[in-house]
Amino acid sequence: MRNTKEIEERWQKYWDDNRTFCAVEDESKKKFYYLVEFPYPSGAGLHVGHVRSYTALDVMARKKRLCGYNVLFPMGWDAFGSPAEQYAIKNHVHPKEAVKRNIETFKSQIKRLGISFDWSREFSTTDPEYYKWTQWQFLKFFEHGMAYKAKKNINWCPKCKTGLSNEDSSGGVCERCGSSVVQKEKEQWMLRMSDYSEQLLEGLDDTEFQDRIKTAQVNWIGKSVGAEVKFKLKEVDEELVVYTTRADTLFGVTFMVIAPEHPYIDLYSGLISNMNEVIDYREAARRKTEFERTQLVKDKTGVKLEGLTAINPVTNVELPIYISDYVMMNYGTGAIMAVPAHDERDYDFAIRHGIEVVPVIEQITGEKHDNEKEKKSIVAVVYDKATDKYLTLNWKKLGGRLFIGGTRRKDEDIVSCGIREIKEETGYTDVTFVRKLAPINHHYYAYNKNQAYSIDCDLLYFELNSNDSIGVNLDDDEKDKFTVEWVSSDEVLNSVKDELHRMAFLNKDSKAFYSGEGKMINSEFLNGLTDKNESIDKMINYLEEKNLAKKKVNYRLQDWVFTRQRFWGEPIPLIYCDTCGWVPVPYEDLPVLLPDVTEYEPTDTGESPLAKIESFVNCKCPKCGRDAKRETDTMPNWAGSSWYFLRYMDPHNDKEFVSKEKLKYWGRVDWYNGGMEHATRHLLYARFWNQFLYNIGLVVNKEPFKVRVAHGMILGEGGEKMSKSKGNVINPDDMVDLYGADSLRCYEMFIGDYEKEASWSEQGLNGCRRFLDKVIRLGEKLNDSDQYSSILEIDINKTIKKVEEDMDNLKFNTAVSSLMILLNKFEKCASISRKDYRTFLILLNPIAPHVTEELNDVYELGDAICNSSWPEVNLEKLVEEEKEIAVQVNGKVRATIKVRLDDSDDVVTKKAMSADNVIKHIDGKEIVKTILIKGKIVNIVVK
RNA sequence: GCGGGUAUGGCGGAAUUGGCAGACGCGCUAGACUUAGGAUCUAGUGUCAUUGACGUGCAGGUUCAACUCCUGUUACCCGCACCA
Repeated sequence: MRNTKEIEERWQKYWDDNRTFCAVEDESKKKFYYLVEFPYPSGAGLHVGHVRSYTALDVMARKKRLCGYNVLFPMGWDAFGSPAEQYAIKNHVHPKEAVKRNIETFKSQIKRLGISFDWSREFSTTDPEYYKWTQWQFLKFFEHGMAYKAKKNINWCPKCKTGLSNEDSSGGVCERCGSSVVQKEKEQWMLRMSDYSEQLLEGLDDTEFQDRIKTAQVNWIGKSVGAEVKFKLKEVDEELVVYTTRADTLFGVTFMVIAPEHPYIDLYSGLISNMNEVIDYREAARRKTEFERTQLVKDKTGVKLEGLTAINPVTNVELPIYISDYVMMNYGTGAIMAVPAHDERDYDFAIRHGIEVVPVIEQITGEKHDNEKEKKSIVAVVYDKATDKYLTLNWKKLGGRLFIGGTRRKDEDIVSCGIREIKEETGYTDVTFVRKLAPINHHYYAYNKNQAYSIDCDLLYFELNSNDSIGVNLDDDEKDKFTVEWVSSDEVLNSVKDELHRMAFLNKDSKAFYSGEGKMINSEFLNGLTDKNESIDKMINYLEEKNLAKKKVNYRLQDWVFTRQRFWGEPIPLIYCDTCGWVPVPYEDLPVLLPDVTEYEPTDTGESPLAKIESFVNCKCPKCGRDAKRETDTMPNWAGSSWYFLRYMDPHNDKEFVSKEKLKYWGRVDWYNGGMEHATRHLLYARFWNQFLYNIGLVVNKEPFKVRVAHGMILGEGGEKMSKSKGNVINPDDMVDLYGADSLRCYEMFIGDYEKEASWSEQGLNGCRRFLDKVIRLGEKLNDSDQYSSILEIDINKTIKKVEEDMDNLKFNTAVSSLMILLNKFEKCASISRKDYRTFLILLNPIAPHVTEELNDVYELGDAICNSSWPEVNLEKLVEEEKEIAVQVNGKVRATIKVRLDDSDDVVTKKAMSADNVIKHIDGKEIVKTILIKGKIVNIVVK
């Protein structure tokens, strides 16, 4: 027997020499396209996480081939991007050199694992033959009006003088140098991805993505259904249009907020008397870093526009207008109607700026009854700072401990009502009103009065100033029913049981806004409604009739910022001519190549380093022939990866990006695996790109991917993320050297649920090596038979079925486990047949391809496994004649019995009743019933 | 805050979808074979106590039967984050 290394090299060479995994279009065979995200070939080399996902897809691909499919399983490189650029600037080489080296490393590492990629289709996104077509497709976007230029803020590091992606500037700090990131405005090419929002949403129905991935996409697209409502301005004949999903709260609007960038500010600057203040605020907001805008969200700053007032369309009440950076110009209309009683952000802003809070929805509590009497009432909590106690009434058996409560008189003010009730019931006169909580619609039944009530109740909070008291002043018959008691907070929690009163206490420190559903109040024609959607519809219909609103759908999804100010990306194939404007580079002149220079320092202006390379920039206008300049920005990393799956179908085509015939044969990707971190951006970009190509007739499927699954991360031994700084990074090469590629593959499949993260354990890896060693030793006990051993036949058939199902359903861990179980059974036999062994080796082959081919070859069991087929399950051999089932008494297992397949229910019951331990537990008791689930369990219920 | 996920022995993880919880592997214990063992083989291994009881984050519920279904709750992880 050769050693592991020799075995691996031998079979890797065999597969290469025989082009075993090269996919050839073949109409007679059913195709299957497996795709795993191609890596960014970083200098760090392959990670054990790559091994996990590549092996998983390899297992499925190898198995599918054994099942007779024509499998396309390609690999390539996503090699544009800043690490290569940084490296190149530092070492004064062209990034393509660094990329070339890294690819070589990655490729040799992957090849050592024996992954069955079709290397004949390999390419890199940085190959001019590839990015020529990326540029070609960009021009299609441009031609169809899908690309446009717009001013956009970018994350800018003033020290590195470079634009940063959001990932490289997380926390508001430059990933590389640690200085604060600022926003810099820059003209950028944009792709109209938001036009595709609805199509991208609907297209998901035509996919079988994992639910968590679908959900991520749905949330990212962020569809919201609402309405645009017009608010007239008082000072000019103009309207302020806002977007809202809560038209039902329109009666609760107490102010308006517009984004600092809102055009009305400049448009009506003549009317705004505090324009200086407004401009200062706007500038401050602009200077805020991404970090400040997203992290310091609590602080609702803003400035009132003096001299500009809006009118509430349903109440005609005048509303102040503020500017604040909590309203974004790029969503909705850049203006909102603020309803502080029902929105936390509006509430925070209102409190900070002393604006009125008008509740229009009451939370509903208690239990509804028929024939309810309606009342307005209050509950007042009085707190004494001096003693740290709360004022309560102890109603004893009549209602337990409560706070002060009472009915509000007609036209009586809420706070006055509270003060009056406190005085009447407890005698205290010197109290200060502190705050009002969100009102409640409470339902209850008063047994003493035999009456059901629905009360609109305001919850009030007072503080006691002094013990001034006029004494309790009540009728004699009320007087003795309760006693006035001051109690501690703990005592309140212990003894105040009434839902409403308890709520008044528990919520006393929380914000007085309510964003849930409830009963409409203060809203004229909506009053009394309790269904949110009904209220919204009624309001929108009312406004639509008066032409004051229209239904509107909004999406969170934004257009795609398609330019980067970098050297190492696909040049954007456009030329600017003073006469003709933006002119596309003619198709026959593609690709626009990156210049072969090794020096390109970043610019001070935020332009791409390409801007300093004159030979690149200066050119002639393709239209008029005059002097012109090239666009110097390059495409983002996401560009090349947005269509690479199409190129694999026809990677060497120099006439088209992919031919129609190849597209028709390979169709779409049947199974796409990638990280959860790409479940939104990459996956959405690629779907958008493909949908666009479909809409202009260049591809045949609207949705590019059928199934999408995501693997879990591999963590370090301690359960933390692997990282250089923690020093817990495992190099796959070392593991292959120490344990062999098959052991590593087997271990990574066995490590746990494929979709969940898992911690690395070298002992676990060693366990898989032991398993493979046992498989090898099994060869020593072969007999001459070419049939399954009769005592193993059922187990073998069960295992075929199990492994088959598991491999198709990403359950690699249990597939390995069931093979281990079968091996344990083999080991208990004195000898095993050649067929037993060969079947086992084929089942194990997708996971451990080298050693299984070798054993199959050494013992001359048959054709090379890669040229063989998957064993068939003999369904008849799956059914066991005799089975052990459990017998329970009152749900507790007391015995197991052996039952035969043809035993009748009576026979089984009898067997169950006669088991020793069962007799012990049912003896002398009455048998209530017996539950018998065929082939599974018997449960005897006794009393 | 919103969305998604997870919780099972000393550890990684199983459980045919409501039917014997802890498969399989690691680790550990004892023994065998060995000059030797970080090799291999055999036996054992959820917890507690003597027949038995308890046990799937926590508290309830449904059921003959719950890791699995329902209600509530806690902790942790991930994604998005002022989206009106």
